[in-house]
Amino acid sequence: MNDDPHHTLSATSDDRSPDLRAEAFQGVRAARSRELAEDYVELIAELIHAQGEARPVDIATRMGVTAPTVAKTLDRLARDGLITRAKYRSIFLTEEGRALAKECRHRHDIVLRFLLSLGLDPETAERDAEGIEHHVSERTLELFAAFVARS
Amino acid sequence: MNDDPHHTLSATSDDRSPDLRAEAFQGVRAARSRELAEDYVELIAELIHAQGEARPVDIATRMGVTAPTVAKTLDRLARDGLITRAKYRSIFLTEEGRALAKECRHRHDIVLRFLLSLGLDPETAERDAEGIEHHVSERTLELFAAFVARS
DNA sequence: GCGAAATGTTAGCCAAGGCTAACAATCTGC
DNA sequence: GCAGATTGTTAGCCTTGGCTAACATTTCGC
Ligand SMILES: [Mn+2]
Ligand SMILES: [Mn+2]
Ligand SMILES: [Mn+2]
Ligand SMILES: [Mn+2]
Repeated sequence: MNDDPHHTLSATSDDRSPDLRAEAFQGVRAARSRELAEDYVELIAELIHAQGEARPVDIATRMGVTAPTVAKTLDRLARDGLITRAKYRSIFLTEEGRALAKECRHRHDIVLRFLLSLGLDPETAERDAEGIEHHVSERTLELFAAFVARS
Repeated sequence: MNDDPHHTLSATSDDRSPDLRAEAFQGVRAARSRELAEDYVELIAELIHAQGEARPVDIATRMGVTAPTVAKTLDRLARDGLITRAKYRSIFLTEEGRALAKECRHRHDIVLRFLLSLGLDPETAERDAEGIEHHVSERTLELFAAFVARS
């Protein structure tokens, strides 16, 4: 099964042009640069929904980083127009931040449900989804959603 | 379809403990810190196989970064025992680097074939695989492989 | 075998994203 | 309503991974 009788079975070759490959890596780097903001706004939205407010201390606990790290990251998110922030007050999402959070939660959900549909245990599914979600194209997401719906 | 008649349909809740969630994010950060080394050794192995040697200029072209960026990254890989390197000479993998490259190529292949099996077009599959491969657990990889074999 | 082209290195800059130490503000319990 | 606990901020340090500019070495063409 999935034996390839002709040109050696491995999918290893990769005959794409150097430029095409470079574009792929550039895309991955771009996605990586968005990861942190995506996870933060998603978490902030969830905290606001569940606790009524998003406090830095709760973000720090759930992200597994220290409070100063959260503070600096929040400053960058504010600079980038995703949140608003006042000294010693809890965090609010901007319109843009809310839109991003919604999109991210949607992506996270689909990836998670897809992994669960495949038969993965819930804890591993959550862990893998947390990383994979940022690297799934729109087309792939649609295929994942279709698979979940079908199963 | 995928309507959940009881507790509101979203998979959004996420009732995991803060600590468990923190561990997931810490795992993702750890994976992210390995990404670059993985892509480099995989590419170096492939260049050695295809061209007979791995030259910085070819790495730079395919990674889509400048030559000094490659040089600095190669220095870190050498420091970490994955490659050996002499001034103005091409790059060699250490035993450890070769082992990592093999593992990464294997993972890359399975993720790629899985996405293709799902029905994704080859170019998008390559792009997504390049990012996803670093965030797939052993269990998930097995499920992907099983799906490829079954289809 | 020499000059030009290609390749590689070094220095130095920058932003992101981690951390600890020290301090400031707020909140809570009594 | 105050003391102590909790929470938040600031300053400063570090590594990673990008970049450009300048220079060094190697390779190629003839
Ligand atoms: Mn995530
Ligand atoms: Mn997420
Ligand atoms: Mn990759
Ligand atoms: Mn790869």
